[in-house]
Amino acid sequence: VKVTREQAAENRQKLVRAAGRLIRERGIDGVGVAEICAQAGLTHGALYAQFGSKDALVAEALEDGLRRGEARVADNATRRTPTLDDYLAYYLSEKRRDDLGGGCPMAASASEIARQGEMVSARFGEGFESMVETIEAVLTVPNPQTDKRQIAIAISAAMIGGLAIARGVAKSQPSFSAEILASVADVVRDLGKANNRSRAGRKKDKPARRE
Amino acid sequence: VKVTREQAAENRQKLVRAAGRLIRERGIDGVGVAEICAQAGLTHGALYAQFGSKDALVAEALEDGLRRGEARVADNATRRTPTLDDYLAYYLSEKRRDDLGGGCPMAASASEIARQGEMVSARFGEGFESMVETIEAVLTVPNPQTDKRQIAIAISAAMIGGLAIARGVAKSQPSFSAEILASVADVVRDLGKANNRSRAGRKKDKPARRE
DNA sequence: TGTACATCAGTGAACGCGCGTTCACTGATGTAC
DNA sequence: TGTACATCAGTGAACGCGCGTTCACTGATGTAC
Repeated sequence: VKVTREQAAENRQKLVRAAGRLIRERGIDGVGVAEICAQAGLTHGALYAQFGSKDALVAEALEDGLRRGEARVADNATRRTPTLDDYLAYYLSEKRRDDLGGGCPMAASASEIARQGEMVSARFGEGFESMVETIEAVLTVPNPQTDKRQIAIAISAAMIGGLAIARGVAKSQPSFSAEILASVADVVRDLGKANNRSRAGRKKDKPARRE
Repeated sequence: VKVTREQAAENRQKLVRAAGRLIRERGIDGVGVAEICAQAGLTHGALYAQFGSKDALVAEALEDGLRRGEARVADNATRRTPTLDDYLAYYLSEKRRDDLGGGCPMAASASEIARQGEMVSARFGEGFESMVETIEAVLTVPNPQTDKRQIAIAISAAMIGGLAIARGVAKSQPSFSAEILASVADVVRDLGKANNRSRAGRKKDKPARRE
């Protein structure tokens, strides 16, 4: 049953979106081609006509998720230039932590990428590089000699790691999970504004810990 | 074929060790009970006699991996008190990054934990709490008012996230991977020593970037 | 514009395979006497 | 210390099921004339 070129392109996109969402929710190994295709309203044969293999679909779904994430960040701040605080409030919120299917593909799959092929690894690397550049651009460290790129890499790692860990403990220790989100955001915020004043003495926003 | 109590305990440990290694290498969903049991030199029936389910074995393997990781850290510094630098050099090294099976269970499985049951989530939470306390104990921030726990959480998140990400890009962009390890270590080292001197102006140890 | 037909996106049955788990059974261990 | 036997760790066949992928086929699309 041949379909129009537009319909074919639409079907391809449906597959990519369904794959992205399901992979973020259940992991690359945790979701099968049958379910992805069913959610896209197609049979599995369509997947092989479009992508040739599950691996290729995974790589494209990862790329699409990253691209959409960037677009979402850009949209959220059309009126003014977004700040590091904006990113932190958005990325490290409890709402976002609990929305596995809608979130950042890197936080959702970080530890699974090392076991995938080079195609997936490459898309992941491009996504991380893009995040680092975005973070680097909003750092307000005063001295131009400061290595903003290094700081942006560490901040990105802390954000991705923090979100993944907060998700991991959410089921058993919800308030510890909230403490992790708040602590990472707080320390990163400070790191992004690193200046001549001492960090010492700061004690704002400490989340309560009651487990 | 009943075996001695010691033999049974030894077999149990073999299963836990094999499960831990294989899970770190290939992911929780990426390894089956048949392979775990084969590596332990047993049949899959033995697994169910000992643990009742794969999930219970996964939780115990996670716990064992974390306990062994802590013991290893303690052993590495019998002569003197380990410093944050010791941990960073150990945790964020390329050698360690490339040893998937032997490394930290949290970095190996961070993003998979959110999809597991409460038993696994709880073990993961305890492991992270333990890491945070270990890091907090070696922070040398001078002012006692500084919230060391918050910093320790952010540092732990950056270490785990950084290692997972460095592993993810290693296959496609090896020098970017090395840059990530070095950058996280560098920024975290500085953060652990946060004092009244400005961060600005620092520019040591920047790894070359050639992709 | 109308007709003929090659293209190819998508269908659905089938492939071999490994998954996690169950279960009747085995037979050495370790206890009770 | 010697004997009888209940225990139970481990075996191996079997369970239903879903996995990723292949492949002969369909039939509307879109092109060539």
